[in-house]
Amino acid sequence: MPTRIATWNVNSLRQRLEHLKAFTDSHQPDVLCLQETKVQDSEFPEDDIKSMGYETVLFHGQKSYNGVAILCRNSISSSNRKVWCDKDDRRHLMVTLPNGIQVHNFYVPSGGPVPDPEQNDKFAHKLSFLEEMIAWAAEPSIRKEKVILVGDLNVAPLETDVWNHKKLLKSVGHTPQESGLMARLKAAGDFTDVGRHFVPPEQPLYSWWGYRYKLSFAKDYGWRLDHILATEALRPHLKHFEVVKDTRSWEKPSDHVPNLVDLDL
DNA sequence: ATGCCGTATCTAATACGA
Repeated sequence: MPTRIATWNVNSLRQRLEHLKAFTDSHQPDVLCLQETKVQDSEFPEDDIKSMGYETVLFHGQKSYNGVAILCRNSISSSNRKVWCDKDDRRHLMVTLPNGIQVHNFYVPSGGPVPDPEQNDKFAHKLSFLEEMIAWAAEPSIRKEKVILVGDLNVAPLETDVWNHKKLLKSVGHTPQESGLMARLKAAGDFTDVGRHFVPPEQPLYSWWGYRYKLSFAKDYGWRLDHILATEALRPHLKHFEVVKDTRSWEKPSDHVPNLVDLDL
């Protein structure tokens, strides 16, 4: 039996419980990493999630913004979290599975509207966050181990990761500066970009369609902001990858859709 | 025209997303 690991920015967990139930029933991930849970830990709907078949439910959230969770079908060996950019803003959580795989769940800052760190503190924060991830990924305890990094990284690095490359080059999430940081992250951890391992870069691949323009999904004006990266030790074990695009057509959807990978371990 | 929405919060107007 392969191990199935999925990631989904749900844009409010409590608003998306029905969708979560439908997705877990249909796709049966063994490990599901969530971002933008937007719920403080004391309000986390732990019983609802356990009734979906998840024995181990870890969460690290706050009121209104950010927040991450990891749902595991079975037991785990350990879990941890790390503070990034000296901010206690609930953007990371990790578990070590009994088979030794580390699963790291990230919600990278979106970066605000203007791609200039001098004018926009949120963009400066995003750049610092990605720099910290690069330094972390280069540590032997990550690079040399069996590590899966997933989450909403808020960068669409390749030309075919956005619906209009030329038009969006100066938009936060697709600037050359951010794409360069993603390339450095990949190199630092010796990571395989799992999405692009299975879907060649010639082919458009998206995981997010904005709410603001009502026809964004109908017209396929998408971005690939959600990612799965796997270290070299796991590369031979990658068996299947999927973007579960149909969740975006459900009633009152998240603006992001799930990505999942199967590993034969 | 991703300027047009969705979610959360001190339930009213604002912050935030990317």
